[in-house]
Amino acid sequence: MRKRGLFLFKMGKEPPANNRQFSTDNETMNIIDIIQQGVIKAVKDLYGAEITAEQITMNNTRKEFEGDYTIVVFPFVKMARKKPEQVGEEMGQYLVREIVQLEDFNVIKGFLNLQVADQYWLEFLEEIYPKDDYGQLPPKGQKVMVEFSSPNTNKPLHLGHIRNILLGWSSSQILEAAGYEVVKVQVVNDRGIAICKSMLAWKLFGNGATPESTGVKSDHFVGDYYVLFEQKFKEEYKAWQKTEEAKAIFKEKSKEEQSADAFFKAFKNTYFNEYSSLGRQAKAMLIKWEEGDEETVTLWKKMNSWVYEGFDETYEKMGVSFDKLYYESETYLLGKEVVQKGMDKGLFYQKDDNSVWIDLEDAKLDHKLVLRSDGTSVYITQDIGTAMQRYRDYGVDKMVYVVADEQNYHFQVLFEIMKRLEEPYADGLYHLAYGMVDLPTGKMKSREGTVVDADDLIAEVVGEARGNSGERGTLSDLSEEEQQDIIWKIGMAALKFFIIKVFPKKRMVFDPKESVDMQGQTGPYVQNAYVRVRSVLRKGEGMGIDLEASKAYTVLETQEKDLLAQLFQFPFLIEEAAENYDPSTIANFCYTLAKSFHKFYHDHSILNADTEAAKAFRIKLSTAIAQVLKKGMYLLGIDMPERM
RNA sequence: GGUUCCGUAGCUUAACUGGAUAGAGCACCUGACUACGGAUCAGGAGGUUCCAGGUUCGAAUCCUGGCGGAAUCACCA
Repeated sequence: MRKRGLFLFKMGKEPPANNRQFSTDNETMNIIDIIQQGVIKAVKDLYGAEITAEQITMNNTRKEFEGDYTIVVFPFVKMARKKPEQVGEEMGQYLVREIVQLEDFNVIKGFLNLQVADQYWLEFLEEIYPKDDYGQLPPKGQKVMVEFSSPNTNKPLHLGHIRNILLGWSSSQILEAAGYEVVKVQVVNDRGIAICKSMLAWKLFGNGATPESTGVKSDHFVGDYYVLFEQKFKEEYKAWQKTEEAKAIFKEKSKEEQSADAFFKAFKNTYFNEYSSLGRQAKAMLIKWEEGDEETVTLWKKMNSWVYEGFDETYEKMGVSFDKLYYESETYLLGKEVVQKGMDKGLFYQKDDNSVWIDLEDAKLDHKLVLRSDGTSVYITQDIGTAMQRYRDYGVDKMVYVVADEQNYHFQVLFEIMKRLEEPYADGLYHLAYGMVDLPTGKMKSREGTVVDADDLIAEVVGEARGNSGERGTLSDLSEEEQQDIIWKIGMAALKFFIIKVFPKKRMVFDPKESVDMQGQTGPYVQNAYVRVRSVLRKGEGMGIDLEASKAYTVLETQEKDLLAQLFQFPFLIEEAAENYDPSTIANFCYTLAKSFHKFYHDHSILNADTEAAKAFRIKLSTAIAQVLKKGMYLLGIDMPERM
């Protein structure tokens, strides 16, 4: 974070000839650094105190005041032993005298508002407007792995997965823009009792049906059998409750005053494991699978391949992809060798029944089992093994796990163990936890049929976009195919933006009605700003405007300055979003920029500006805005249409 | 009960990490192009930032204690 020195102090009153006061290489001398360095020097020269950049509070000046950047002077009043207003006045004079890029200042209470010279902004625009990759940061030479989606293969993707996928994807994009090399992976939970339920139900009740024969999307097809299993199991359980055996058990095991309903609700798992015919069969299937029984494995492969086919389709619709898939069926035995390593180091200890544990009490994390008494690994052991496997595969510096916040404890434990094992990437582990998605009607529950299916939701928003577009009729001269493409982009923008704009950690309420909104703080609103620019530029091309004329434009409108200051912020925001793993920052930035542009567009004419210079300048400004909007939305996984 | 996260307008949310009069969108009311695209713009109304203390020039933000919600504390994954 420390900045190099070398900032431009005034030699004479005129700026240096051919002044390139900043460049885009690593040694960028940006206005924020310049001012900060200036403040440090001012405090030293004026008050003889040494301060660091961290002690300076510098904000964008609020709209209601004159200026671009504001220094809060309160921290310096003690050093100066003067009144805040006086300190502000002195520092303002000093800074404007010493820094060529500042042209004026004012002081209000303890706030020093600095005005950056228009010349600086004009040069900044000259620099960025031809570059369509503005915002891309130089390579950091570090590799980061992002794990997201991680579905089970017994049912289709739902709204919860959508939030996960969007967060994972946009974080990946942002990390890449921040200069990391990114590896996108998902863990596929393709084994276990759940998938056996689907398999069993298909075997018992499927009569050889296939997705092809029924025309059902293949992951939904498999999911339907999972639901069917639960249904049949429920029926079986209900019938059993009337048997003598059940009555005897109720008599023997129920607590005083406990109703039969309450008892049997609590007894469900035991029933599944010990009494149920379906339960027994499902468990037998799991054991057969683990033994590698050919028939079972073949069926497993077939059903999984159906699910993958369906997932791929959904992923493609969402515009996401992965570099590598880790299958749980291949990793669930991993991690056992680690246990030996941990025992040797004295990290793990063994109980009399042969189970292996780690004591994390000094990290307030209690004791944790890492190996069952039968010697098999548990969830956390797999994750330890998988992390090591990934390091062997890619040699990454950081790993990000995009997983719902219900697993916070799990990852705390995992990371603590990795640290104690002294894995080289242990400090680069991060759990990107996000809150569950609720519906206005309450929590989503698959068993109660209140989940929002991913494919249904996508179809709904795109349908909404289609209706909207039809009413406007702005696309009627395009081919059917082009129209569909644009409508798709609009619908997906609405959905994606609606979810990403919310801070990840916050539990969110998802109102399907609001998610299809296309007005106000939405994806389509941002797209519209972009489309407006494109439309203006198309029109402008035929007008023979000489872009060189912008050199004669020397006095900026307030709104123009404000827009440039926002563009200036973009790379810093990317860095910040990458550091915090927070894509919502970028979404809010895009919205604010689009809003400012809409207002500018409304208040000032671009192609009919008073002078040729203004026209040229505003075309360049608009071009730069469009590029940043496009790049910003690209980081969120949102495509921009050229028209809408 | 322990730990972690969250609490801001009726609803969905922001606030540059402690700064100025807490900023938007939706919904509600009113207005704006014979002009570069009205998926836009402007105005109105809507707030004890869950409560109480504390820290200081200054608190939605930090600390303490409550209240409310969520998650987790399995030889499940």
